[in-house]
Formats: sequence, structure tokens, C-alpha cells
Amino acid sequence: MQQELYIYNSLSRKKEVFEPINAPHVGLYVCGPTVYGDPHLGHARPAITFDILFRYLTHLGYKVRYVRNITDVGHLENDADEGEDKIAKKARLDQLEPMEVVQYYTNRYHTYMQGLNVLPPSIEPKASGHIIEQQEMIREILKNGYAYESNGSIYFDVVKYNKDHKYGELSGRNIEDMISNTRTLDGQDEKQNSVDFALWKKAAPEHIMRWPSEWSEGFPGWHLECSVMGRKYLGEQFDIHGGGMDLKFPHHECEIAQNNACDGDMNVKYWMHNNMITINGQKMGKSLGNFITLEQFVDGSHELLEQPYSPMTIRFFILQAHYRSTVDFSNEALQAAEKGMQRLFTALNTLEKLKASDKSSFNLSEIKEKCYQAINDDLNCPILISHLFDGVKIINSIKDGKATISDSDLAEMKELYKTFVFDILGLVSENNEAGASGKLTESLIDLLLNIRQQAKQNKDWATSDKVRDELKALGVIIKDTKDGFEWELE
RNA sequence: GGUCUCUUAGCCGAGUGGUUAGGCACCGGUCUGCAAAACCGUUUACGGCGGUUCGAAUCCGCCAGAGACCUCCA
Repeated sequence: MQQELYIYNSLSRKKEVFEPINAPHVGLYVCGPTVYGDPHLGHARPAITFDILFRYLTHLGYKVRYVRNITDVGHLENDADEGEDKIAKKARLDQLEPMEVVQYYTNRYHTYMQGLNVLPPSIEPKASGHIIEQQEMIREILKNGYAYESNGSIYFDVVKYNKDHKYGELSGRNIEDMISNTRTLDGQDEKQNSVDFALWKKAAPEHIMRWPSEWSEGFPGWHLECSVMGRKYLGEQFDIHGGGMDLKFPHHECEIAQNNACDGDMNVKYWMHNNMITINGQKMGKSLGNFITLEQFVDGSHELLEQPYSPMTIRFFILQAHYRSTVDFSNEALQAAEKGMQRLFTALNTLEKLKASDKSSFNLSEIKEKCYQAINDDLNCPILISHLFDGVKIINSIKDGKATISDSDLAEMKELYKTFVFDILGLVSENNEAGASGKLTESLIDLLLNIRQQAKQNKDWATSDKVRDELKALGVIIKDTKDGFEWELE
């Protein structure tokens, strides 16, 4: 099926038809985590958003090279008294090697992304592994006259750049406003203009992470790594660059400027930005006390959480909001998502057991068409999910004998749900994992429930209720049905 | 202060110039020895005030409120 995918391009502020530069190949770059802290809820949003994009493009038959970087150097910390590399600062506090910190949190990130069923990217480059390339790009920018040296550091000359190119196009800013509005920050006196930003920063004596260069012992500036790694792995022109909305300015704006200031013709065709998450209507922030790590979410240990929430609940919940809207986390909303997802999975089990009739009493191709329309409309997963729920209603009606499905439609419907629920939305049923506690356990539970069934037939309610209550206490949920029982583990 | 976005029923969250989003909760029902689960049905909307229009929750203006970025952050 030929699909026309529309995506919202932050650059044009419009939905545009997605047309790859070199079909069937698609280059996708997404800003990954800074690995100086435990993965939190905020990391889940972009990871899941672009996971959907990656999965859908792959489903459409594109050969996608998905690059998602690991930022392990180069992010200056300006709220502190001195401009110190974040990683280095944390390392000193913990008395660890910087690379030890980086490795630890990278591993943690991977673990939790796997839990969320986020596919690994094709390439996951690290900033620290591309110092040479970053220095090379600085030389190019210097050679082209868009940067200057000051006290061993190299700054990007935004004012000069703005005369030849437009600076601020992505984030809708103009340079005059910015010059009059910028506050006094660290290193300002080294800069010619307040809007200039660092390409290379000379390391202070206490700064542990440092690399030699012809300018000074130091480290690369904030924005350089993405310019460099995007170019290295996806070429001078590539299709999609994604990231959180908070990165639009200055990070992505600076990235564009760096790219344009280089030799060659650098260009990203589509810029995509996911919106942020809030918790009980508030921005998530360390200072606000509502900063929830993924570990806390899964074990329910944060004081704002009434219960643990499984990674799939988080994923499903995030997918029930459109990626360009903010999404608000609250216990009530999460519990609603948890139940809704359960209903979807129950229906998928039902679908597997349905019996076909001569013909269908509903139009399957219409549902299929609607599902594709939804995902094609800038990855509108909430609408997609609503159509899947419409199908749930039909599946249940068929089970109840109030609707019918033909043999071929049944096969197609199974395929449709497999494609959308598992392949594209990337949801996985968690009950199957729980049920994998062993064949023996399964047999034993079945045995007990068969005994209960007999007790019920003998109207021995005392025995049947005892079995039910005690199994329930052990975490086995019993569902009595018309012709017997079903059960699942909590 | 600057730039921008948002405001939808009890909660979350889509969308559209005139026709049911969806999920959860509530309520009613089916099923059941009772219950749970499951399923079916159903109620409550579009921040306020103006304007454009045959018609606006959807377009425009003003007001109020919330948020984002401008400063490390996804």
C-alpha cells in the first residue's frame, strides 16, 4: 500500500509531505541524552516519539539509518559559578572517572529504553569519540571567517554569520532582539557579542575532561557534536532531524549556523520537535520536587506516585497524546491509560480466538484506511489508537455473536492489529511475560481452578471461594466465563 | 521584558466552519451462587466578551488564566 506521510516541519511551521532525498534511504538524526544522570520521564518522550517514526518509516519500506547520539562531553553548566563541563563536575563529586560516570548512565539509559520497547538506533555515536571531527569543523568555520579565537577559546561569530545567512529562522528570533535582551553570562567578556557561542572552550585547571588542540587544552562547545555526527553518518544533506522542543533554541539554531558556516552545502530537510511533559500540570524540574526517574516510575517509589506503573503503561500513555502537545502525568491519567491498554490487549487475545463466518458485518478496509490516515497525519497516534478501540468494540461484538467476520477478513484483521499495535506503536503485552513463570505453575493453577469448577458444580461455595480468594492473594486474577474460567497473573 | 504556544465535559486527550473522537470514571444493563472480570448502552464539553458568517467550539480582535523558550534541561 502506497502511503503519503505528512510530517510537521518546525522550519516551515507547516505539515509537509515526506519525500526522502534519496529514497528508499532515509537519514534520521535525533538528539539523545546527556548521560550525567539517571534516565527520567523526560527522556521517554523523544525516545518514544522518534521510535514511532523509525518504526513507521521502516514499515513503509524505507531503509532508515537512525542516528541518536550520546552526549558525554561538552555541555557547559552556566547556572554554576564557573563554566564547568557537566560530566566533569559530577565525576568530581562522585570521585569517579568521567568515563565511568558516562558508561554507568549510558547503560542505565539503555536498560530503561529497552523496557519502554524503544528500538536501538542504527548508530549511537558519542561526542567524546568525535573530538577530532569536531576540531576539524572548527577549522572549517575559522577558515570561512565565521569564528574567532579569544583567550584560547573559539567562538562562533553570530553577528557576522547573520549578515550572510539568516540566524534564528528555526526558532523565530531576530538577532537585534537577542542582543538587547541577552543577560550577562559566564565568558561574556571573551565574546565579541553576547549572542556568540563557544565552539571550543579552554579548560580551567580543575576541569578533568580535556583534549589537546592548537588553540588550547579544552573541550568542544555545546552544539558542535550534533553538527559533526549528523554530517559524518548521514551526509551533508539528510532528511529528518528531531529532538525536544527545548532544544530548538539555542541548540538546533546553533547547529544550523555551524552547518551553514562549514564548507559544503549542509542541509536538513525536516526538523521535528516533540513537546515536553508536565507532572500534575507543572513542568518537571529538579527544583520542583517532581522530578521522577524511570526507575521510580517502575517501582512506584516516588512520593507523587500512588502505585508503580509499568513501562508499557508509560509508553501507551505517551502515545495517547500527540507528540507536539504537552502531556500531563497524573495518577488518575496513568491509571486510566493502564486500564485502557489492558482492554486493548484483552481484545487482541479475543481476536486470536474468534471464529469466522461466511461474511463480515462491518467494513474492515475502512478501519484499515482510517488507521493509516491517522498515522500519516503527522504521526497522530491518539487518533490511531481511537480507531483501534473502535475495532475492539467490533471484536467483542463478534465474540458475543452480534457481529460476524469472514475468513479472509479475520486473517487481515489479525495482521492489521499485529502491524499497528506491535510493529508501529511498539506495544508489548506484559501479561505474557508474567505467564512465563513456568509450565508447571500454569498446570498447577489450571488444576486448582478445575477443582474449584467442580466444587461450584456441587454448589460447594466454601471450597470454591477458598480457592478463589487464596489464589487471588497469591496474585492470580481469576475471570469466570460462561463455559469455564480464564486467569492471568497480576 | 522579548518570542511563541495553549485553554475542550469528573480526569486524560483528539478533531472539525454545519454530522459520535477515543480512553478512564460515573450511571444503567447482560453474565454470575455471590463477587470479580468481561461485555453492551449512556450522561455531562469546547476560558470570558465582542466581531465575521445563513451557521463558530472551529476564523478574527480584546480580556483572563496556564505553559514553553530566551539560562543547564527531553
